[in-house]
Amino acid sequence: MNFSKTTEYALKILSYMALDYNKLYSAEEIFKELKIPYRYLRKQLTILSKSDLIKSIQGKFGGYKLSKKLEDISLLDIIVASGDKQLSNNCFFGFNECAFQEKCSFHNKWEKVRTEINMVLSTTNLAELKSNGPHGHANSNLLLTKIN
Amino acid sequence: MNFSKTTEYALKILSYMALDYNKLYSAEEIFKELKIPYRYLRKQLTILSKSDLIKSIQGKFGGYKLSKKLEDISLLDIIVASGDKQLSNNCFFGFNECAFQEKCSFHNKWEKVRTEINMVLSTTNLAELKSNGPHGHANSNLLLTKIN
DNA sequence: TTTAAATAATACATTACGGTATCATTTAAT
DNA sequence: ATTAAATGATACCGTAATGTATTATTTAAA
Repeated sequence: MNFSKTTEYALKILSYMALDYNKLYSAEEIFKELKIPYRYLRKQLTILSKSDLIKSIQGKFGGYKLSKKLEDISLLDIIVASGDKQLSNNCFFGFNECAFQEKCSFHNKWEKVRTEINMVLSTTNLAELKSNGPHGHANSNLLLTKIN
Repeated sequence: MNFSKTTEYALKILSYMALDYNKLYSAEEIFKELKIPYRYLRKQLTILSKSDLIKSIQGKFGGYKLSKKLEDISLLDIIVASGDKQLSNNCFFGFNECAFQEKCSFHNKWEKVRTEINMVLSTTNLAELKSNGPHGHANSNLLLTKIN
């Protein structure tokens, strides 16, 4: 019951890039901030820049920047872009196919939970993530503080 | 966002065994029902029978049976017995450590979802799973029908 | 006591994921 | 043109999860 490392990384990367919408972030900077293994990060950034969430700019002084407004990037978007495909199943526990011929009684109950998860993920966007300070206090300061 | 294969199998196995509390199920029968790869199933059954959820009886006409009442086996019990450890994390997305120094604003929001998942899993037991028919109609007939 | 039918233990094989290494390409500044 | 600093492509490696194979052990029945 968890996201994959790769999805985790994607969420962290995009959350970090949300700090400054217009900024061009280099892999180097993101690495220093988030401590994601550098080469893996590079690979992930390349993959992510093939989605419509971020774009890469090559060459000297290149980097990555968000390609949509913060309000238009939901957490679900990020999860999908990262390659986690496990949110759209329809069996009770998220199984690819229900273990049983007839949908079991728990199916509906669990489906409700899954629906709620999807709801939270699809309605929470980077703007919201950024606009509220730590512990839910609105507009305090940036939630994503430097680690380094 | 999913359970591991192993956890999935455990849930299926126990759900199936809930059909008849007293019955001794052979690995062969479970295999025919659930189509879990036979040798992997065998291994898993051995592991599960070291938990307090099911017990094995060796020798000819041996097999596996539940060792607790249906009401006393929650889905969370099964998940834990199967080895999935990913339910007790405390960061916003279930990360082992929060990506950021200060807990982010989403932390609380997501924590609520996680709490609910845990709630559903820990309060739903095999008896409940069995007592309600397909699609939520109580006491229709068994939800777990033969595939074979 | 031998046999048959079941589980137990253990080792091995395969696959997917996370991570690393190398070289190629792009682009701005000189 | 050359160089420097960035990303892109690709191949490889390590480990854990999944799956398979083999042999040992247990137990009831004949």
